[in-house]
Amino acid sequence: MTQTTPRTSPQIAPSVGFDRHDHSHCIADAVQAAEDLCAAQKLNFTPARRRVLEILLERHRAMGAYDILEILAAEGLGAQPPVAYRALDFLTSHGLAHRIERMNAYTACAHPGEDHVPAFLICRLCKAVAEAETGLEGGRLGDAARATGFVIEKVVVEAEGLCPTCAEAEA
Amino acid sequence: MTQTTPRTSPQIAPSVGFDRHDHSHCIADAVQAAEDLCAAQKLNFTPARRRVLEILLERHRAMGAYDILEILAAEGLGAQPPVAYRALDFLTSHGLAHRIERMNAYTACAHPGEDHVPAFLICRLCKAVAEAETGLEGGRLGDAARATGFVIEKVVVEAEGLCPTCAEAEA
DNA sequence: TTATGGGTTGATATAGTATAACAGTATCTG
DNA sequence: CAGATACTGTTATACTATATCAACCCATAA
Repeated sequence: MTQTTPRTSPQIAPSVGFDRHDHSHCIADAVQAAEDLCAAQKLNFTPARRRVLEILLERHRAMGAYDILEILAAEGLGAQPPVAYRALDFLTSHGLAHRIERMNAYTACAHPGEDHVPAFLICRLCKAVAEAETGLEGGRLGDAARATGFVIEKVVVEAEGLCPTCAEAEA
Repeated sequence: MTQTTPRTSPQIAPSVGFDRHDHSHCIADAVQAAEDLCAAQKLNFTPARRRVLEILLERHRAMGAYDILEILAAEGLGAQPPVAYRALDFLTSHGLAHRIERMNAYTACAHPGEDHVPAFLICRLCKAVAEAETGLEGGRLGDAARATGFVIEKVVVEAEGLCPTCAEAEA
């Protein structure tokens, strides 16, 4: 069985930030930043981990673990699910990538090393994803938690809607 | 094969609101509210849909689709995944239940018919879930979206942490 | 040097979550 | 009655994720 199913993208997603920019060296920058971060924290930035981060940066969109795995397999870096999941676990647990819960997908972090509360804007048509900031949800969520005695450790914020391009096309 | 796997709950989850209350008639109230809402909108509140809502209300916790299915099957209401997923689709799309993305789980809505932006407080130990309010994320997320031209249609907010009970036990 | 241990990788198997597709049934309505 | 619509029953399959165990690498200490 040759697996020809189209696993992703009804339409092709544009860039993550909804803006065009010179993408060529922002990959290199991000990889360098990851490298520095790993060196500083004595983390093992192995080829598989590095390559997965590169893939996320290159595609610059949210990708499923199996999309990534397909690429890794084509490059001879491993063909079994754990290969992808292990690398993604590493990247997400060290703040180099994020998991988008709504999509079961992963994306490179736009602000590695900054210890932030990311919020994602997800286009329901083209699946493009932008990473924004929420400022720690200090507001009503924090109040609600405090009122009940709940201790917040991590917050996920994901908004679904239409990116500028698709919103225009829709109109 | 008799399927004895324990699919859920390392520990048993207490109530959703992290507070004790007379739960006996809040189920009846909620079902009645759902009934009214469906009548008003000419929706078909079928036995399966009603029963799934009741199950969510009775257990008063986030449940996986297969947990629900197990109960439906035991009651002779259907044993195939679509049975549960169809009912859950109906309930979630009409605001009677919510999906908790982080957990691949579902929970009855605490404020049906109010068109709100729910925020969930999820205990990572006992898996209890409380539904709070965010007030539409008017803040930084809205700003970010407006700045980029993104049109928000739906927002998911999920916080993971420790509920009062588990936080205390932890200390 | 060898032993030990921690962390990583390779590989197989399986678990858990969700949907496609199609046939059947009920109900409404023209 | 015919046709449309919506729901249910059922089979099959797709997609997402993890458990497990063996092998390997390499740093460090006996």
